[in-house]
Amino acid sequence: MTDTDSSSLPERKRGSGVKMVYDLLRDEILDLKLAPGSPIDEVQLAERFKMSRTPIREALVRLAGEGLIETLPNRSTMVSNIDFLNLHTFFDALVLMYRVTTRLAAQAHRPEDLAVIRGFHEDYAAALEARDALKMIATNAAFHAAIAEAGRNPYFTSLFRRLLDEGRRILQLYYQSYDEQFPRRFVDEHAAIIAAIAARDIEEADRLGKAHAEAIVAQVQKLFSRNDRLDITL
Amino acid sequence: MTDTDSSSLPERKRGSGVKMVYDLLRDEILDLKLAPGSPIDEVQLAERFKMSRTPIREALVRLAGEGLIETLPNRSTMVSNIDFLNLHTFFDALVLMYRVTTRLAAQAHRPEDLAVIRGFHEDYAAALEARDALKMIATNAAFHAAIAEAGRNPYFTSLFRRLLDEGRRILQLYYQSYDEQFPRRFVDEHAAIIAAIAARDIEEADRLGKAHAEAIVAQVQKLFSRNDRLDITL
DNA sequence: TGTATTTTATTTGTCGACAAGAAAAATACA
DNA sequence: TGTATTTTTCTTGTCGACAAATAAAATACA
Repeated sequence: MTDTDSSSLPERKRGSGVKMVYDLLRDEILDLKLAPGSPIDEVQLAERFKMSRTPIREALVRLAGEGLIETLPNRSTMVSNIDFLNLHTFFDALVLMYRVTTRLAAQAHRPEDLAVIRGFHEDYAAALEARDALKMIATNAAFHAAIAEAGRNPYFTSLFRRLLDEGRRILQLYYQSYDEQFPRRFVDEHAAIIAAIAARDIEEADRLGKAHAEAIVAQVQKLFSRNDRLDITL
Repeated sequence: MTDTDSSSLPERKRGSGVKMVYDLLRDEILDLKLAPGSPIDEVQLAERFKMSRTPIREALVRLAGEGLIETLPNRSTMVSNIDFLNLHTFFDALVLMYRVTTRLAAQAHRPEDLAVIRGFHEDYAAALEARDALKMIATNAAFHAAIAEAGRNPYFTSLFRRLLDEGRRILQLYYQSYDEQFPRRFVDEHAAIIAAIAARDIEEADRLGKAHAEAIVAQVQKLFSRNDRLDITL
């Protein structure tokens, strides 16, 4: 029985319950606090948040819409599994969105966007200094999401956000293996990307975004392919 | 009071209500039977489908998740407006997804995919012969969605589906202006795309997909830019 | 002991009702 | 007549309860 209620305040604003449950569950899923495949119980959540099942259910429907949980009709609902077999489709989409969003940001950004981007850049650097993997992963996603926002294409932004979310779960596995070995390199690459965007150098931004994405993908792929081999030989 | 219930059968399977409402509302929105901006009343829908508000609400939450309706907290919910001011972002995303999905289809398709694609291709040609604009638009979307499915990248497929949906509404406006002038050209282009995919000619598929997308975009943009001018001069 | 069938238990999907919030209407006041 | 305030109406958000569907447990039977 988890005791995570918000300081015994039974008063809650009318529409806020759904968002609260949604946000919290989403973070718990992306931080792997809720393991892929683990069941989600509506009544348990209802008790935990001290509300009826109706708003809980609405939050779950939303999460299902984004693919973060899966619902078997009339049966259980559980945290979505990571589809390791088709990781390449994920990487394909991720690299393309890295490129497109960085490119558009160089083209369409406004001065105030740069401030936001630089803010997350510093948060990321701070998280790296503090060796806080969880925070690194989250701020990295926020950094690239901010770049996408500056590109001002909501279709790309929403797909990219979804990919970055999924990436948070995968990166977590990655850092759990290479524990405490945080590459300083990504900070420098982020800085270079910011510079290209600020200079409105579209081609350079594209190139850097692509290189950055492929570097990350290559590292993660190296890990998983090694794991695959281990799995087979065992 | 609309009388669209399904032949006075009060018996309905347990989980089917939500999907029925979702599918029907979705089609009505995309076919512009429900105009952008028009209000959506939960109780009215509940009466119409003879069910409680709970499953109606779930369907609405899903539609809102896909951006087809918008919900103002504690107030009304309405069909999403078409954002004419930012149509270029839509076109950018559409063209890129046309390219990527056609390219991937040429690369990853299996024989059985081609049968499905050819099926929709014929449906489209038949709809053009019958001068059935609504059916043309729907089968065109289905045709390209089938190509995306053959590419087997769920991230691209889902974004492309969303774009094709939105495109159904825009194309409808397009054909309402150029009424009954259906270009035969698109059928031929579709045939060429199928041939390139079947031949696994990735670069050619990419090229054709791009050209096809840009042709459509150019035509639609011509219409809207003309309308813009009219709006200003009036 | 192993399999088929019934019973129980658990969880989801649906319902009707009620209360909160906001808009519209009605009233008061200058 | 025009503006501010109250009242009413209408829609949404939430609740507790019940029924259907499935899984698990228990029983029957060979």
